[in-house]
Parts: sequence; C-alpha cells; structure tokens
Amino acid sequence: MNCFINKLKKALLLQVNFISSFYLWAVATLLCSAPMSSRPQYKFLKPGEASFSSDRSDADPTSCSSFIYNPNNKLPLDRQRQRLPIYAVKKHMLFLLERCQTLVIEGETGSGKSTQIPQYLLESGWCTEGMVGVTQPRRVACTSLASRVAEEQDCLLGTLVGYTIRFDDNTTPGQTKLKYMTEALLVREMMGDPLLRQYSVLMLDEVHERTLYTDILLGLLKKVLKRRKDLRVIICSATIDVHDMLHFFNFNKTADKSKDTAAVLSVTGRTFPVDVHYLQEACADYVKESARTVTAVHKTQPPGDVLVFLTGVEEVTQCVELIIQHLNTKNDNTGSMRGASVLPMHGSLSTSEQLRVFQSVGAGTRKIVVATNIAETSITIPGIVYVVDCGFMKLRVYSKSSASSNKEALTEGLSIVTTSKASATQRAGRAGRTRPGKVYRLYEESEYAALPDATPPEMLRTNLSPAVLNLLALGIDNMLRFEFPSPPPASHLKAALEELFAIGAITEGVALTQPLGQRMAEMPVPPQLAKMLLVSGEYGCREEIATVAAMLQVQSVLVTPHANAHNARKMHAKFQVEEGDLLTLLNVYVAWEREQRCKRWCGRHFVNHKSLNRASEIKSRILSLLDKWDVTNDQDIHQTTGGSSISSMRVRRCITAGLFCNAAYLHHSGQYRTVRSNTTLAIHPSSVLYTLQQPKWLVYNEVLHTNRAYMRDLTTIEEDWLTEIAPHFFQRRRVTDD
DNA sequence: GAGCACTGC
Repeated sequence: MNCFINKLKKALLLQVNFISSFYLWAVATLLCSAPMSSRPQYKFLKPGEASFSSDRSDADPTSCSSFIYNPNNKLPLDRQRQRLPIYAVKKHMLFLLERCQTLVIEGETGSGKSTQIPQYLLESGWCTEGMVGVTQPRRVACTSLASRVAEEQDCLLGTLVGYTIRFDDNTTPGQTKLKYMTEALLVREMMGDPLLRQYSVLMLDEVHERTLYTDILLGLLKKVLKRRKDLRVIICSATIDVHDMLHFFNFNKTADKSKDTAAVLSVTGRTFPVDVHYLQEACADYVKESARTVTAVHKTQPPGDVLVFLTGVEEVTQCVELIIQHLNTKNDNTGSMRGASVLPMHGSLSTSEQLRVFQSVGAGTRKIVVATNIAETSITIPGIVYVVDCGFMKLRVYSKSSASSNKEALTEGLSIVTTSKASATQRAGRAGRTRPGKVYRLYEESEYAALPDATPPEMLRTNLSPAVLNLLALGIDNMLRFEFPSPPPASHLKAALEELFAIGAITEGVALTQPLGQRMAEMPVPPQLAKMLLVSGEYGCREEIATVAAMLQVQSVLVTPHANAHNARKMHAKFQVEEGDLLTLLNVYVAWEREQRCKRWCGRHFVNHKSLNRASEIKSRILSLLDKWDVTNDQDIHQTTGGSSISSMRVRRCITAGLFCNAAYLHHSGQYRTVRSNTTLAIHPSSVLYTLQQPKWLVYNEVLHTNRAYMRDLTTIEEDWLTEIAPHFFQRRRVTDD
C-alpha cells in the first residue's frame, strides 16, 4: 500500500484504497494463468506489382452458417430432408447418443445438422421427458432455423417448434419440444434452473466461434453433466477444435475406450470446390491491392459476384472509391457502371443501405460487395463466386495499457491482426456456396502457413466482470475450480473481481452481495450500469438513469453521414450539454419522445430511429425489473428538488455511483489521468466535451484504443462526489513526494 | 486533438 502511494506524483489526488481488495488479489493470483494468445505479425515485402500464383484446388471451405443453400428446394420436404448429408449418419448418431453423454459433431455447411438433428431426436423419443434446446450465437439464426424446422414439421411456429431470444419468446410451455435460443439466454435460464431440468438434450451449435457465452456454457454444461447422467449434450463445431472438445467432455480418464463418455461424429458438408490463389510477392497496401484484384477479376473472369473482405469502415469506403476509379467510367450515385455495381457493406450502414447487397443488380451486371467481417459469419450474400481476402481483421483485445502509466491497467480496444487459418477458410467458403468459386488471398502462400489455426476465444480477449458476475449468480463461487475450456489469464480475473468488489457486487470473500450483487447479475446491462440503475431511486432519477443505460446499450444513435457531416453536427449540437455525453443522450431520447417518436424528426436531426426504438425496448425491460425490486424514487428527494440544474446534478451523482472506478482528472500537464491507475487518457473526438470547456473531473463509460487511448461516453462530475459516494474506494490524501 | 470488426442479455 505504501509503495503504491509513493508512486503517485504531486498535488492533491484521490487515491484508490486497495486494502479491502487485497484478499481478492490474493485469491486471484492463485488462479493458474493461461498462456497469452500470441499476436502474429504480418510483414509486408517491398512494394511492387504482384501477380498471383497458378490455380490450386486445395481449398477446404468449411463454414458453419445458419443460412443453408438448398439445392433441392423444388422437392417435397421429406425428400429434401433425406438428401441432406446428415441423413446418412442418422442411425449412427442416435446410437452414439444412447451410449455417450456428449456427442461432438464435426459438420460442414449444408450438412443439415442444425435443422435435422433436433428433428431426429424428436422422432426417436428424446422429447417425451423433456425438451431439446438448441443454442445459436446470433438471434437471426434462432428465428430462421426455427421457422424452417416448423415448416418441415408442418406445425405453427411457436407450438411444437419455437424459439426464444431477448424480447421475443415464441414458445408454448408444455407444448414446445424443439426450442432454438441464443446462448446468452440459456445462461440466463440457468439462473432459475441450474440443472436445466426441462431439457433432455442440449445442442450447442457453432461452437467453433467460441463466443464468451459459448465458453461459459461449455464450462457450465460440464458441471451439469456430472450431476445429471440422463442429460445429453451435442456439440457442433468445425473441424479445428473437435479434439479439444472431445477431450474436454470425456470423463473417462482410463485407457479403456469403452468407458468414454464422449464421442465424435463427422458429417461432410455440401459446398463446391474453391480455387485458392496467393500473391507471389506480398503487397504494400492491401486496400489498393484489393481494388486492383477486383478490377482484374471483373475484366478477365466469367460472370459471378465478388466479395471483398477488409477490416474497417474507412478501408471499405476507400476501396469502393478506388474500384469505381479503376473501372474508369462515369458512375451515378448508385455506384453502377459498365457492367458492375460496387456496394459497401458494414455494420454502421443503415438497414436500407445494407439491404442493397441482397438485391439483384440485374442480368449482365456484376455485383461487387466490399465488406468488413460482417460478411464472414453474420450475413450471407447469395451468388458470390469470387472472394478477395486481405488477410486481416479487426479484433477486440483486452490487455495491459501501453499508455504511459506507472501502474498496470487493463483496457479493451480493437487491433488489426492477421486472420487465422479457420477464418481464411471461412472467407474462402463464401465463394463456394452455389457453384465452384475462386478466392484471391492478398498474401503469399508461406504466410498462410504461418497463420494461427484459430482466432483466440473471446474469453481471453475481453473484460471479464460481466462473465464473472454471471458465474457467481449461477453458484460458481470458486473460479479456481471452474473448468473454463480456455482458462483466462489470472490478471483478467483479478481485474474483474476488483471491479465487482468496488461497485459492491461481491464481498471480500468473493460471494455475491444480497440483494445488490444478485440483482446486478440479473440486469441485462454491464455491472457498472446495473449498479447505477439499482441505486437510481436513492438519487431520485430512476427514469433518467434507465434512459441513459438503455441508450448506452444501442450503437450509433447520432449518425454523421460522410456526405452531410456539417449539417449533422449542426443538428446534433441542439442536444449537446456541457455535462457530457450521457446527458446529451438523455436529451436526445427525451426530445424523441416529445416529438411522438417521429421517424421524420429523426431523419431531420440525424438520429437513428431504429436505435431509439431498440433503446425504448431495453428501457421498458429495465424499468420492469426495477419495479419488481421496488426501486422507486425517494420521495424526499423528489419533493425538495425541481430545477433542471438540480435534476442534472442528481443524474450525474447517480452516474458517478456506477462509474466511479472510471474517474479521471485534468492533470496540470493538460492531459487527463485516471484516478485508479494514473493512466493518461484523452477525450475522444466524438465526445461533446471534445469541443466544449474541459472539466476538471469526469467519469467515462469505456476506453477505446486506437492510436491513443480515448475515453468515451463522458460525464462531468465534482471531485467531492467521489469521496462522498465511494468512500471505500477513494481516500483523500496529500501526496508530497516528487 | 480522430474516426468501432461483430455478437448478446
């Protein structure tokens, strides 16, 4: 502790009191540390005109998407089902499931596993005692798979076959036997039913994606399997990690194979061969090289649409412009020209702009889609024959801040890294869905061999406090003994435990506090925001905080179109207040409601209508939870205040109660430093405080690492509030050294 | 003094 204090420099500072969290630290350091994922470096060779090597046909377009190309869609449904590759192994699968608790199915796109396996289980009596639950990482997959299966079973969706995603439960209790759901939702269900008694079989689909919730579920199900010998678990994954999964779930530690509790079954897919082309010499600029390659494909290759993978919005925009230049003809605003239509595709586009890539561009015209990673798993564009893969992607990383600080701080950020072999294969597979295709990889063949096999699981790359809170609520109070499929580094767990302790979610003994911690776990928002919501009654600003929390859950409420940035900024200025971004967001929401949620008003003010509607849904869900727990505005506060400035202060004090760990002050050097670790951080240019007067003290909602470490979603606060609201965390001291 | 890939409760 003394040593820690000595490290701080000059002036009057607030300091973190780590005395109470020392125990947590001791617990956390006991946890075994996992090897950090190595981040491969991609080296560019000298610039120059590069050419592609000759055709090769060794592509293995393994991909597992919920959108399945169906070459038999003119046949009757039962004939279609029998033609799927999975049908050939149906009996073997059912036999293995009788014998083993866990079945790992290695299956490729178009094998029919996601739709057929649940029906085989239904038909062979696995649903008499309980349901078959199928998890998916994404919501659209749940809804589309459920409707397909309902159609094949000739039943109304929501009866025998149903789905459950957030805000949308389309099942009938007692009647629904096949239930598709998101992974996160099954984790929620386990809070009420830890042994999942209503399920006889659980099937986890797309496990190779290794989302945070996939890993949580894998660990939890392993525990449940030990307690419930009647339960069966089916793991569907791509080739890459089948043996890891088998090893993870096989409880047989003897050499006697007949005692194995897990088995593997392989199913071939139904995709077309994809020719792989590599550069013979590395390129200096993959954006320019992509545009050059697309142009060459358009001029020399037979008809067929093109999909380009780049890493970010800016690259996509630049590449679209370059391609249009290269194709060198007048283009109208639609991007159409001489037999080609060039379209961008990324998450920040509006729905209507995104829909354009699915629309037909007409016979004789080649569609060229330039996309981010959104096209790798989340969406499938039909008709793609050529893929151009730059070999890079943006990936969330969670690591020690490289910014100048005298104490380690873990922060989240995005980095551009090379893709993995699995990811390169997935991208290539996008070219072979309807007929044989070609992929152009903008790197050398030797570079491919150097790629990591798979992208590291999200569990190793993210802030763990939400996950740890979830596990605690599920009764996993000993992280030491929890079997993570990929154990996260001890430092990440330590940081999560410290944060949860600071906001009062857990005790020094790492137990969930009652009722605060328990309720925070049930809140569908990150722990710090949950804290803010649960104490909002005490500050008399329940409605306002519910709005702020909901607005922080949706992306891009304020839109700034490239072409109309000036006007957008002018309109956005109407909502801006010097108290910061969270109160600005509150203003936007209030204004939207005042205008009767008018869509045209949104357009005029460059506000995303879809996002606001979603925020409204989340807000209602939050408010109903607060009602359930009797979190209501304190009457005394309500009566004695009324003015808007006082109201703003109440809201900001309540925000401080949730985000006090993220406090920063304006150092005399003119830079902001965090109170917790004295890390230098800058105000992000998207913040309203970027142009307004810089406050002495503020709290931020998140840190974004790009070239520098930026704080986003800011709120101005008073220094005194910190010691007042979180006395356990802050101590006022005068530090005189240095 | 710039610029966030994608999910999910």
